[in-house]
Amino acid sequence: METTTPTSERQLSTTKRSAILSGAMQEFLAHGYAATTMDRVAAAAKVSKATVYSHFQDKEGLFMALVQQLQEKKFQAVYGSPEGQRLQGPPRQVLHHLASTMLENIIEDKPFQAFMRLIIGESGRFPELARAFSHHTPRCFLSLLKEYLSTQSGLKLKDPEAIARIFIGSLVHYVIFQELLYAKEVVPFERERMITGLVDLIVNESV
Amino acid sequence: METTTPTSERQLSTTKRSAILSGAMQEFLAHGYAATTMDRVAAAAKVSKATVYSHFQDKEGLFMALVQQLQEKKFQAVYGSPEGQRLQGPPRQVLHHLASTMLENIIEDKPFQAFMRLIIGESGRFPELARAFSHHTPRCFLSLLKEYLSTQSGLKLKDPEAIARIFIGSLVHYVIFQELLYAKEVVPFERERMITGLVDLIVNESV
DNA sequence: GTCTATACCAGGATAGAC
DNA sequence: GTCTATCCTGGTATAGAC
Repeated sequence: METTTPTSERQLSTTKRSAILSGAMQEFLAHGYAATTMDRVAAAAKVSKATVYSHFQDKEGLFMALVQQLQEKKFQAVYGSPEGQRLQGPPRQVLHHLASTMLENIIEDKPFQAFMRLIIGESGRFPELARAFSHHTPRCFLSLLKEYLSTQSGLKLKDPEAIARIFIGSLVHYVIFQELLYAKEVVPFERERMITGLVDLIVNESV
Repeated sequence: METTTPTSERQLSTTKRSAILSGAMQEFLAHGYAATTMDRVAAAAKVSKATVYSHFQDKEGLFMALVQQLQEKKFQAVYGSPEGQRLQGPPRQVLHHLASTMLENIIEDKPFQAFMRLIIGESGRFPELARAFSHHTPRCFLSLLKEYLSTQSGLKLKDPEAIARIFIGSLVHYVIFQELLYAKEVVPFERERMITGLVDLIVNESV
């Protein structure tokens, strides 16, 4: 029975589906969940509203599908990157480079910032999405760094995982405040100074 | 001309106004900006909708007034607290106590967490509110800590302000992830371990 | 599966009596 | 200043033709 379905139909269908998801991304990232209308999603996807509802159960289902897709994309983007393998080298360089890359990556990526706004803003109403986010997204960075720090016995770190969390946390907080909350316009703090301070604190050679 | 206004009228007016703000707080913190309806605000304040509109120009105006009020309240709550004065004593105790107090304060205060969700979530659509938040809220903690660290020459800190930002940032990030994004349910990390790791990192006596 | 057209409801904001 | 009643717009979701 399924053999009667021509390939063209299936392709058309998945094409529309991804068009809808693309339009949904645009709208949800720009206006948030509640302020996004299915009309505008349909318009952005150049599809009729009914088509949207034939692919997704309702607004909530579309939203969840979109967020899941964004998470997967970001996840594999990070995993596939040159950073995704393993860290090696002297601590000062490795940490400095990691911090620079992380900040650069996130600060340059405005859609991802909008995504962070969305996830945090809707975390009260969509706890499952928040849980999925906090489960996947920072995980790889964290374990990568934790593993590296554990091998650097020269640093004499009592609790490498705690240090890894402080490292990532400081940087993510820096992005949230300086970028998402516009602190860079009102209480500026140079990026390089933050990175250097952080690296110096961990690689404490007392030089 | 204003002398003809009896005190009772004025009092009634300000009473209603604060009732409206209280209802608005309940609704906006629970549902976010877009999903909050003026009907429910009026109902929560036990006032008619028209009364709400007689005190505030529109939904946006009410929202801004509410956020301003919340900021002022939190600001003076922190300033009036016993911590608000000055830090003194040995670094290990002072830092540990400060971190404990900060975390306890925020983690216990669910409305404030909802407020953080709201500010971050709406920062794209209400940049002025985000700017005001990042200008006021973490300011006192930051300068307090920065000043303290500057006096502790025994710690040999190259850049006390950077360290202060790392300190606050790690803790705020801890709250955002563990609490707001429910990481505590999926990737738990004990509060005390975080604090100890942070203090040990800064007070590096190599013991 | 996809479109057009529409049912149905709710939200923001206001008019007018008191 | 405050209420009741209402206007109008725009939202989600679906019915029915193709």
